[in-house]
Amino acid sequence: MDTKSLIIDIATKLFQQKGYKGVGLTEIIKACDISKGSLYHHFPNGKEELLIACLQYLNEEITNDIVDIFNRYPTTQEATNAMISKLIDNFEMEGTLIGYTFSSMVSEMASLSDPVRNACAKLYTEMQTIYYHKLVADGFSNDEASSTALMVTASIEGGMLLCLTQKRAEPLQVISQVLPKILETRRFKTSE
Amino acid sequence: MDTKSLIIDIATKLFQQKGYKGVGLTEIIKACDISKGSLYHHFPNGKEELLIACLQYLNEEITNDIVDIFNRYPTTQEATNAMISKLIDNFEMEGTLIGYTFSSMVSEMASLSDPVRNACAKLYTEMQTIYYHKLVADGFSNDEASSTALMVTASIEGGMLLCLTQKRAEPLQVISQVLPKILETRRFKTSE
DNA sequence: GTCTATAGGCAGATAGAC
DNA sequence: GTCTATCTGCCTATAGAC
Repeated sequence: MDTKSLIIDIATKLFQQKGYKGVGLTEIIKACDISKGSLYHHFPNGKEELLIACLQYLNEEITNDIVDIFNRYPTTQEATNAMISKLIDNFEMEGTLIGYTFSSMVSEMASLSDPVRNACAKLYTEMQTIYYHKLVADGFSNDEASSTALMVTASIEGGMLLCLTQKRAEPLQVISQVLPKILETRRFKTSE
Repeated sequence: MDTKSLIIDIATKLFQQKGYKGVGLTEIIKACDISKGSLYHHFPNGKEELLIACLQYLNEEITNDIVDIFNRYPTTQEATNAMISKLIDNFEMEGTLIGYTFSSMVSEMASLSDPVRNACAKLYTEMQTIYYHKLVADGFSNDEASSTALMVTASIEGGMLLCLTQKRAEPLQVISQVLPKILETRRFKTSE
């Protein structure tokens, strides 16, 4: 792996765990085992440029991952269940929620930097778009699919915050159980 | 208002807007028009002690406010609607979501400080308890009330993050429209 | 492309006068 | 209880050798 990719990979995890301001460049270069000069060679505009690169990288990682899961399950309900299960497994193994969250970057930087805010907005939008298409395929109207996709995104993001405060995966498990109430297709199923 | 209350009041707003690491002590004392020595007289253990005091203050403010709203409306559905409306009004007037959110403190500090994490956890728990009791009064079973209260908390918290990234109040409006799907009393329960 | 060395500023925190 | 002055250390960022 080339140095630039290595920096992005490690910095992304650190930013997710500790937030943007919570991670210093010194910590990043130590974790990468490189020098400060090397970092600034790849990101001449400094830390914020690195953060945006991380958010773009995260965007691809997350959307690829979700698309992959959504292709493997017939309905949105089953797909979101599988997705949350994966999040929980990750949380219980790693101890941190480095999966699909970037809430620390949002809440810290949204009011301070428009480029960062826009990168975060784009990521949320792409996640919702995936949910949206699956919901339309499930038989939802466009309006209902759109609002439901937003609700899924918000509740999972909020659920991650609850998991972080409690150091337990239970909140996400509960959300996984409640989500079917809004994901149930509003038409009669042909089987059963 | 005494100096200590003034510091807590102003620091709380700043922490909510910019996050814990995003606000310096210098910024706080300038906004309060006091000196650093005065701040350290009231909070001898420094910034983290101040943050926890802010979270406790926020706890009282938020729970009082929510209890007040919940007493004025007959059902959970109407009460949450009114609560979200108030959040949105605040957001559109002030430009920032300093209402019931402290997500920046959670996501920044949860992995770094247990006292802070616990203060945040307590706040979330108290909010959910208010929802829980109202839902039980609505006729929900204890289990359903508990999981629904968690879902309401998570979706509103996540909705605020979406509002912050988009600089628009629409996400919270949509959530307000979708929430009835899980808040409808199941008194005309359909067999599954 | 990677390194070392360092600049310049601001962070949180402290000491002691009044 | 509030002030000014100051300390130490970390922060981002830069310069220039190899």
